[in-house]
Amino acid sequence: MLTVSTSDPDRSYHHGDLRAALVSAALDLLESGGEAALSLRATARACGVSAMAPYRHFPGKEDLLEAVAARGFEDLAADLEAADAAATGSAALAAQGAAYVAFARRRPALFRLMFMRPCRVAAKSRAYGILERRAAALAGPAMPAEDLTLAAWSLVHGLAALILDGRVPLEGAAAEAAAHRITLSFGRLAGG
Amino acid sequence: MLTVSTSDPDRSYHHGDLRAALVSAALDLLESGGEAALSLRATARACGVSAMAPYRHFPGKEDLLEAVAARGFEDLAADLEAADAAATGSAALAAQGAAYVAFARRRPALFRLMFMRPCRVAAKSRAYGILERRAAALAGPAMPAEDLTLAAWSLVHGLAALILDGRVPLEGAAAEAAAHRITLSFGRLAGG
DNA sequence: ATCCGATGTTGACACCGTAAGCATCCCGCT
DNA sequence: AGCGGGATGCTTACGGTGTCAACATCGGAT
Repeated sequence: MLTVSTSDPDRSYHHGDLRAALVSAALDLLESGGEAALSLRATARACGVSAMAPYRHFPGKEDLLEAVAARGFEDLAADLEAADAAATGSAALAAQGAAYVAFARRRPALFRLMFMRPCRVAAKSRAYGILERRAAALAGPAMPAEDLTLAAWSLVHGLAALILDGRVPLEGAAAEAAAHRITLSFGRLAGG
Repeated sequence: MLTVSTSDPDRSYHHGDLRAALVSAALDLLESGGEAALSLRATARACGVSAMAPYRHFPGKEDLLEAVAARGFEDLAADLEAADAAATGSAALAAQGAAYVAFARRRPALFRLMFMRPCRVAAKSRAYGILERRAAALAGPAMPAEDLTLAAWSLVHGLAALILDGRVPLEGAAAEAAAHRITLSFGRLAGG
């Protein structure tokens, strides 16, 4: 029987599922206090364990961050899937673009953690597949499918990054609206 | 007479132009050892001054980084200007796109410092103006000039960011080539 | 010649990531 | 049932970092 299922898990020596707890706590710290607030020690503190405990579950800080980013990719993929399912054709691409930007704006620190950091493996995320499928479906004579996918992703990713960095004077709903408009135009132009 | 112009500036108590020296040293550290190597203390060390000396010229670390980023923006603007001048029409836009990606690939840590960090002022850089002028000149009926500018910037910026993060399987010259191809297609589609 | 502001120094503090070694607990074996 | 070992967590320690406070030194204006 695992310690986690006893009456008072906090009392027990073993945590039960520290690994998952660490990821959640790190995510909370990140989203509440920004990247600066996300320290390994603070994460351990939030879980009520010692500073060294996380090392039993992650080789180092970077690996914990990667786990947090992985969760972020799942959430992003879910958002994109929902947006894509609500429309068809170029409208679906536009919906994905708006959802992408909305995600970045809603969870800026997480978005930064996910993308703005050297990543060791070039693993294509599920989110990529969703966008790829839609973009490839739109491919026309103007642009080969592969380029179209890359261009569409670059477009929404760049837009999200620029908005997030405040390099573009788009606030609030105007950001998502611009993302929708531009992605839609692009889809029509490149696809048909 | 400034200390810097004496025969042996290193000997003098005052540095001469510590501010500029700090920015240069920080840039060197950044480009040689990545963001992790760029510490305020290491920068001071590289200039042969104490750890606290930089505080006479910058309120804090963040402000030094901003000065480094500002220099990066100047270099980027120069690259874009040169690329733009070497062609006309959509070819010039494509050249800018390739130059943008090439800059990011040639100086990844600097590019990251410039863009992948919350910036306090939404000041439009000179680089933005260069791209804006070219994009606006291409504007046609398919897309208003403002959207076209934003889309073009987003496209190249997103492409650069994705390539830099290894999220796209483009290595070496293929990266610049893809940037050129995609930007060119986009310019033709959206402009004319 | 003198004084003062600009510049640089030393020392200290809290925090961080992480390496080594020890303590405790749970599970499977006999 | 008892026990031994592996998984998990703890304590201590070290070097590094950003930054505050107080002090030292220089060079130009008076």
